[in-house]
Amino acid sequence: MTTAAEKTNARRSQAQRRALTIERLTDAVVHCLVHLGYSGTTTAAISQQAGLSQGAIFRHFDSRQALLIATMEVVADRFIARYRETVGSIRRNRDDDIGIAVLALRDVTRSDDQVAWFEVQQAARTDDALRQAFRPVFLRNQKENVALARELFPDTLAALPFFEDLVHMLIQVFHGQTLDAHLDDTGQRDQRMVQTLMLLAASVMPEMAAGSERH
Amino acid sequence: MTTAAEKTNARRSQAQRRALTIERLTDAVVHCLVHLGYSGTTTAAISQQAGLSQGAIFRHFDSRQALLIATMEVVADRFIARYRETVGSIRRNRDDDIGIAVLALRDVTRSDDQVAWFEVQQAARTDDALRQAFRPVFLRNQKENVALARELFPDTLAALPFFEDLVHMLIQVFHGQTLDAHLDDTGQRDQRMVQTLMLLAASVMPEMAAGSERH
DNA sequence: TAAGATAGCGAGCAAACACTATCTATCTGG
DNA sequence: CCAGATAGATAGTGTTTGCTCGCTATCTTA
Repeated sequence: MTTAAEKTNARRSQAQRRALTIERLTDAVVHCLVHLGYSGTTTAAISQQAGLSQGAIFRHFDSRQALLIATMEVVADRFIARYRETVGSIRRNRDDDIGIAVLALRDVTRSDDQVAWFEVQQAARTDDALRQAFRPVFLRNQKENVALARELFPDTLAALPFFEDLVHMLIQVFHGQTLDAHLDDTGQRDQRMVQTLMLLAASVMPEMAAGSERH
Repeated sequence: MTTAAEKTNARRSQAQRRALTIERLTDAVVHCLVHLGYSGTTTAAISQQAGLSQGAIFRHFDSRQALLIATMEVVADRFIARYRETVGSIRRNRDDDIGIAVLALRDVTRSDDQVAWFEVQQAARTDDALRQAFRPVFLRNQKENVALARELFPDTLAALPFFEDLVHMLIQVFHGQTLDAHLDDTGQRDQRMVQTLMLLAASVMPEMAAGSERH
């Protein structure tokens, strides 16, 4: 019937029931955003995916938009956790390898959470109320992205004055690549993209450091 | 009432009436995609923007999706024209200035046509029928983007083996920047972005550094 | 264990959706 | 100038939208 978690709600405290249901709903929202897109993420689709009735949604959230924003907050929280994880495993394996850092950032950008995130961000461009509610979550995430990157990338790169912009551009490229990949199936564009990026970063880093001091 | 072109349809041949109406509709679609987003681009919004009845849409197009795809084809055609124009004016003013080339590509990426284009591309990710219809238009446009860039950028850069990927990444960055700008209003990120890009390009191609550093 | 609070269901609401049927006005070809 | 074709408006169609409401089941508190 539904693919949602089959955890039963029987014999639970109210607080547990509530938390579990909200978790089911936010998970369902991410799933719908990834597989059906923003306009396909209807209350019907969400509730079906969560294995709940449509009415259940409005017991916990005032509106569909409130559920979307709440989901984005959960997603933003998960980003941090996954970031810490990624940074840890990289630091343990190799040190100061820019290639691994780039790949890690790409993988994070490709996760369901990030895809769902971009769907909402795009919708927020033309939906005033959504944009207003999404902005604080967005700005927080942006800061955390940079903070992660500072840990992830070698200090020589992270020290550059425009490092922050560089990080945002990297994420933008990966997002764009995720979008393009659905329409352009001329294989390996993906791998070439990463190679090109690494080539760029590696061969350019010292010169950029030198060049930036002049500004 | 509506902001559409006020050209009257009176005293026109059927062919002229038809062409004019279709033009009004496609223009209205672009306007709606830019200002209302994909899910806001309904038949009601389109027809109102075009100053026509909803029924008029279906006299010329089998479905809403068919109108969207037809609009994307018109938009793709306009891209070429604008490209040629841009290339011409640049070649006339200054030669081989990588900074101006980057700025030109950014401006094109920011046009209403491109914003509308990205709205459809995003929707196509999760709408199978739309994706199938959009793919050929998308691939054609991708080729033309690269072709333009080959004329726009200095030959030394265009000759690089990964130049094509570089162009796509540039466009992806500009698109991402357009999206982010709506939520992040910490000014000048935009200008810094371009400066950083030019710095990057300059170091990738040392022989051009002298030309671009003058800015 | 009784009484109130909370969770969840499912029928149903008005509005909005893409699309169609019917009608009039205009244009076209003979 | 007149019959057939086309353009566009009007008023619908059934379906889907986000959301409400009344109901039952379960949990909490005393």
